[in-house]
Amino acid sequence: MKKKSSTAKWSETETQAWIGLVKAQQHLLDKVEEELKKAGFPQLNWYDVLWELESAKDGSLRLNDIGKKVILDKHNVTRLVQRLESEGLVSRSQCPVDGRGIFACITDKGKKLRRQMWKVYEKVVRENFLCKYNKKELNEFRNFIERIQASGLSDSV
Amino acid sequence: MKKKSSTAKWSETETQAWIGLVKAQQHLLDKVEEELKKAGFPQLNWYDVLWELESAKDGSLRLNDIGKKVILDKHNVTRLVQRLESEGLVSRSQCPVDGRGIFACITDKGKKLRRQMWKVYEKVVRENFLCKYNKKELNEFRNFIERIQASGLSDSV
DNA sequence: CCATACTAGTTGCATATGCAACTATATAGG
DNA sequence: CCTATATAGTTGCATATGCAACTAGTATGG
Repeated sequence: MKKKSSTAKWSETETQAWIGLVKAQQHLLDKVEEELKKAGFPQLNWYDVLWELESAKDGSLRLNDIGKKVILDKHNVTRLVQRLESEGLVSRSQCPVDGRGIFACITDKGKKLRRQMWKVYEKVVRENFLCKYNKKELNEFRNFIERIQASGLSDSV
Repeated sequence: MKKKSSTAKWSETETQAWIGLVKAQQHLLDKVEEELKKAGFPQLNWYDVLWELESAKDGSLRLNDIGKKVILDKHNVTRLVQRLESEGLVSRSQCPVDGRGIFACITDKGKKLRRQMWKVYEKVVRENFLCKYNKKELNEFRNFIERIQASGLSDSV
C-alpha cells in the first residue's frame, strides 16, 4: 500500500525523456516508411531482414536466427521469408546438419534492392536525425543507447 | 553521378547511433507489450489513445486529432475507437460546431484501465531505461531528442 | 533402441492493418 | 445561391499479424 510505482513517481524530465524518445523515433520511422512507399519499395521489415542476411556470414541465416535479430515471431519469419523468396530476393535451403533448420540466403537481386532501399532510408535519417548532431554528440548518444542494450534486453544484435 | 548518399558515407559511429537507437527502443517496447499481455491488458496503442484523451482538455479529442497525436491513419482510428467504445473505455459524440466531427471521450473505466496499464509500462521503462541514467543525463537525453522534434517532424505532440 | 521432452518451422483461424472507394459536411468561387 | 473542391469519418477488400495447433527432426534418459 505504499505509494510506489504511481504516476507521481516520475518527474517531468524523466517522463519526457522517454515519451520524447518514443515519439521521435516513431515519427522518423514513419517517415522512412512513407518515403520507401513513395519510391515504390517494400516495407521496412523487408529491409531489416535483407540487411541481417547481407551482413551475416555467407549472406545466410537460419529462420530462427532472423527472428531473433529482427523482432518478429517465428510465424511471421516463415511468411516474410516466403514473400521474399517469391520475389526472388532470397533463396531457401535445408540445413545440412540440423534436419529441421532452414537457411535463407540473400540473392543478388536481394542485395541490389537492399542497396536501393538504403539510399532512401539513409536520406531520411540523415536529414532528420544525423544532421542535428556533430560527431562528438553522436558518439555520446551511442554510448547512452548502449547502456540500454547492455542489460539483458539485447538477446541478439 | 557524384558518389552521394552511398552507404560509405556514414561512419560506424553514425550508423551505430541510429541502429542502436532503433533496436533499443524496439526491444523495450516489445518488452512492454509482453508485460502488458502477461498482465492481461490490451495493446500499447490502446494505451496511447487513452493517454492522449486523458491529457486532453475535457478528456476528449476529435478522431482526426487522435490520429495525428498517435501515429495512426484515420481508418485505424475509427476502428480502434470503435473497439475502445465497445469495451466502455471511451464514449463517442457528435461535434456541435462541425457536423462531420466525432469526439471520443475517455470514461472513468478508461481512466482506470490507463492507470493500471501505466503501472506495467512504467515499471519496464524504469527498470530497463531510466535506472541506467541520472537526472542530469536524462536531461541531456531529452535535449538531444528535442532537436529531432524541433524539425518539421512533430506535426503534433 | 525406444519413449519423452524439446526445438524449428509450417499452417489455419481470428484479428488488425493499409488502401481505395464512398458518404456527408464544410469551404471557396462564380 | 449553386457548383467545385477539400476534409472527417466510415466501410469493403486485400494483406499482414498474433495465437494455437500441428509436423518433423533432435536430444535426453531409461
